[in-house]
Amino acid sequence: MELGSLDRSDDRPPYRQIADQLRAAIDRGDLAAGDKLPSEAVLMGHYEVARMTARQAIQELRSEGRVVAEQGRGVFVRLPAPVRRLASDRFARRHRDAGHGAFLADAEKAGVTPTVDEIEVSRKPAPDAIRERLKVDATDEVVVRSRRYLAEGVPVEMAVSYIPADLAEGTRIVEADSGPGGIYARLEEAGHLLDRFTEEITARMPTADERRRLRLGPGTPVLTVLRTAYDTDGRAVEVCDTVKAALAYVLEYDVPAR
Amino acid sequence: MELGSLDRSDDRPPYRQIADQLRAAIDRGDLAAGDKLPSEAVLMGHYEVARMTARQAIQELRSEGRVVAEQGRGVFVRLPAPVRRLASDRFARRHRDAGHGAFLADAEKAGVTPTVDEIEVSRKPAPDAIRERLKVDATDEVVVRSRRYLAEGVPVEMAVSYIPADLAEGTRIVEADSGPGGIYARLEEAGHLLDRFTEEITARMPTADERRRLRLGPGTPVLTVLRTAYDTDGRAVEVCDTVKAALAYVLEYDVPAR
DNA sequence: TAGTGGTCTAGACCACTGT
DNA sequence: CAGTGGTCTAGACCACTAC
Repeated sequence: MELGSLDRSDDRPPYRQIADQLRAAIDRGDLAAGDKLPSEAVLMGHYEVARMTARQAIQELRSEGRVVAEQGRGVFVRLPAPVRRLASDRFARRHRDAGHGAFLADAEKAGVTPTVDEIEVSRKPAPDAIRERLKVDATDEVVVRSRRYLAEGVPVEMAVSYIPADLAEGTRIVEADSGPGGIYARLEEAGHLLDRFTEEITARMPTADERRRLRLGPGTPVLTVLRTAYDTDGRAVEVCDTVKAALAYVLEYDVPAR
Repeated sequence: MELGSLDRSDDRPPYRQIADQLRAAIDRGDLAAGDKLPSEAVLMGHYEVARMTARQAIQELRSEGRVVAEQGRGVFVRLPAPVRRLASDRFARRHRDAGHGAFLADAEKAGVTPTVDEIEVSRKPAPDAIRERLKVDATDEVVVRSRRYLAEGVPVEMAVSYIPADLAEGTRIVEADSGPGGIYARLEEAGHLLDRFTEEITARMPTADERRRLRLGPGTPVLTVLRTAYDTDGRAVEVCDTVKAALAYVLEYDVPAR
């Protein structure tokens, strides 16, 4: 590939000029997804800069999430992640009836092998944000179900569900395997017919723990979805806090114009 | 604040240990939002490392978006951004009737001063992603309306609307000021009563241009919303591509359980 | 003026990858 | 083994901020 040259009279520092040139090469398609960038040694020689300057240019692109460094191999233009489109009706009852939770149903429809691991069930007081939404008191305990979802063995999402203890007791919700159709199926069996959900979407950079458990590289944000489920009496029966690898998802919603 | 010490037998490199200790101090609340981190000189002295090692630790936190560096002043724990909650009914007709576009109505309700600038209107062939959604041919032109939204003078969102040329012609949609109620009011006046929208949500790191125009620091992702508006005949009459500073928004959706 | 972060140099040793 | 990126040192000069 063609590299430009440094302009010492440019107000941008050298590392920025190099980063800009590499970024432009990617945008032009001169460097395609999966292509290897010029090595640090090549950049040092071509631009006549010290190694740290070449590294800093590459660091820019890494923290923008545009390239991925692999030790001993090189730096590569990031490959587009396989994207999962999540429709807003993914928790509709008709999907549940088939005996699958939303993630499993979705993944199988898309032809990828879904896995769930790191399942943990506990009982504890609810955090503030959950208390507000479930309308429970500070003294009330909730059942907390935590798990991680993988597609083709790649972790893509972590989820924590909070269910008021009085609703979960005596059902398989408190067991590691919540049974066919998942939590929502159990709640409906217990007489809490689901009426609607609200979802609150945000995006941010991941915490250290999220980076590790979702195997996220630098420069990759997460999407969070905080879903509250209401039964036909208008009672909030579950809050589910999910953290997804942002590059692996598109969320779709259908909104009436009234 | 209390700093720990390095463990040379730890498998994590020194810069990582320092970053982890600073991150933990923030999580503990030992360093609160707005607080100044120990300077590079202090970190060098305390941990007995070279300057680049101290800098690398801070660089970690910067690219995670947890701290912000200000030349000549120091490095500070990022302040929480003022968050705008966007309800899924924000484009409902009843909000439009008041004579305001969604952004203006929203901002005024929240008590912040809204501004719109960088308004550009042009006519060109539609990009592929837009063509698919508007169901127009490659040869058809669309009217492209581009603008930037600011809250209290701070840029928070950029938006580009695409309207089939035959719908926009002869209306104020092709003028810089599209008039009271915005594009949607003009479309409904022209007989295209809006029925529903679909919104497709993604998150990613910003491009160089987006970083500049939204004044985004390192470690701050963007939320994108691709909204398609359908009239009561089921025809797609507009696609709006928005890029928002992710930390400034929560998107809310209401979903029926069917 | 002193303190801060921003940029750069010229080396060094290490761990990992592929041949 | 050579080539690659990962980490680190010990300096240097600069631009900006606050006093």
